[in-house]
Amino acid sequence: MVAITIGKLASETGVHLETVRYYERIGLIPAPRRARNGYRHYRAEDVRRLSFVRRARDLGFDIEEIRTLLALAEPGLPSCDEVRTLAIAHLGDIQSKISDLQRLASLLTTSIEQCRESEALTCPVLDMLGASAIGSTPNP
Amino acid sequence: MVAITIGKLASETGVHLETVRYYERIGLIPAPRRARNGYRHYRAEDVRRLSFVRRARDLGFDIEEIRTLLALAEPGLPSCDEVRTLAIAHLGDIQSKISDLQRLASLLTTSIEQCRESEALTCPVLDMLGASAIGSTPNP
DNA sequence: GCTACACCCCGTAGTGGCTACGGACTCAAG
DNA sequence: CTTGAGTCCGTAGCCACTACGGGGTGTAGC
Repeated sequence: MVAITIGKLASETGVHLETVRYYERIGLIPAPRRARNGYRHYRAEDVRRLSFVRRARDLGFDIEEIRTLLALAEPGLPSCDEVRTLAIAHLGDIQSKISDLQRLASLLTTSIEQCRESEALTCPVLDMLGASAIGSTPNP
Repeated sequence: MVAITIGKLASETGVHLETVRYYERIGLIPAPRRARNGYRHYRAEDVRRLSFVRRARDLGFDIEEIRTLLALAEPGLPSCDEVRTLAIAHLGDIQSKISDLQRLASLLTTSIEQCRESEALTCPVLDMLGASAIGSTPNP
């Protein structure tokens, strides 16, 4: 059985070394065996689990959601429905974030374009933010 | 000159009361005058400034960016170019966030649809996350 | 054996942008 | 005079890390 150290695990999974210890501390990944010198020793299974965590984080799942996913991923569970439900909820979050950001982007785009076109006294971007009066009546 | 208390300011701008005090602490908004009883007293100018901050936060500008925007919004400055530059950079951030999220959404959508279609042994969502082997070799 | 250097150990503190808590006051209405 | 709402302040908590400091360990070259 080949065992690797935390640094190797970190570089293989792309998870920051200190983040690995953090995940262990919060119980997201199990505490591994230790060598005689106290070093953590990980195995292939740990690499797989941490890669799973990392991909889920990349997809924007938060730690608690990942805890649930990991539990549902235990073998022999009829979990697909639950996983699907979680994924759909998460997808909803993502989609509303997307439309929020799209509204922001178009607002900003409009203001920036007005900037290019107009030689007005006030800046259209600041105008959108309601800045026209900022500083006009300084605090006494 | 009409003066309002912090609670009124908070409800008028939609900024949480404790957040107003936080903004004062970090110097994003100026410390207002105090009444004899120690209560903060705000004026129309403060409402405008805080509304500006709030709109900028809603647009996703971070505190340091807002500090810059506020400085650029001081009257009499030839600031439009700088504001535009900042806004364009911020727009770039937003757009890359949008495309990140869109990639995630389509990944998730694909997996979820496979879930609906297939009666496979493994869950497509978990498969995408590489979970097929999770728990298969439990730690000793 | 000695030195240099990378790697690992641990606990703790800092990040951003708030939000909550607790105990003390002030104020207006009934 | 009591009640309830509003305000004061400092501090601690939130999330998901990331960094720091001071030590121990492993390995390679000389």
